[in-house]
Amino acid sequence: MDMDIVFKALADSSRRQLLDLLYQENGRTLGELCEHLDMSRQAVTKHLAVLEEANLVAVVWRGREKLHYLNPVPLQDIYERWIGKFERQRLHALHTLKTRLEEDDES
Amino acid sequence: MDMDIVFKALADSSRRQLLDLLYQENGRTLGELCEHLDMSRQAVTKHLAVLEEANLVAVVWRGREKLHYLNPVPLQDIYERWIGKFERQRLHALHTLKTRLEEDDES
DNA sequence: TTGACATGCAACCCGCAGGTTGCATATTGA
DNA sequence: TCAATATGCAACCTGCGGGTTGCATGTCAA
Repeated sequence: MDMDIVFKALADSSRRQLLDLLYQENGRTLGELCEHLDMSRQAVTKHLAVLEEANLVAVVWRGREKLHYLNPVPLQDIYERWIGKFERQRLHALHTLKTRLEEDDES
Repeated sequence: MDMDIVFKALADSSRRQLLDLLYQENGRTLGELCEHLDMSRQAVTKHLAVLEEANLVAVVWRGREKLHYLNPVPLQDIYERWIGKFERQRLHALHTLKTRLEEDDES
């Protein structure tokens, strides 16, 4: 799985805002999403294309309308394969620190 | 807290590789880190500056050597304030789905 | 003291991301 | 059938990210 496109997709605050909008209300249309961003419709389209590429957003056509749905699975992947690793390291460090302190306490 | 610089810092694969290197062995010097990347020392310096800016890496000088230490706290922040939110949504969706299926099962 | 070593600083180059504008296409509803 | 609506496509502009090179600075060791 290519984490890079997901990280790149998340790097832009407008795209994170789009994900947030879909989090608040899923299945929004392009026009609806545009109302919340201060840029042209085409710019929003490009951002959504990046999110689709990263598999963070899925699209369903209803007539002439394009409905956008949030897919949080890649976020889960990033956590499991990336953030979680460092997190476990941190917890281990905290545990080590705690143990050290207790040892110091005893001496 | 400014999540944006952290996301931006994570968006580059070379920088993620640097974090990985520090994860494997903390407190590495600039020269040591350079040995693992296929680019000039100055390029690595710039990447490390971005990571410092995002507070993902802390630096300690020892004589003429610059030691780099990993700080996973911003990663934890990103998870808690960002990924976790969507994750809870997903779990909730799964739970709803499960309940629906069980209801269908009963009918 | 001096040369080698580790790093910093600054200028520069270039591709591409993020934005725009203009026009085309397809669906809807009166 | 036709005008309004929702979106796509393509060309273009511009700033900046990621890289380079050249030289300066500070520290160590003989």
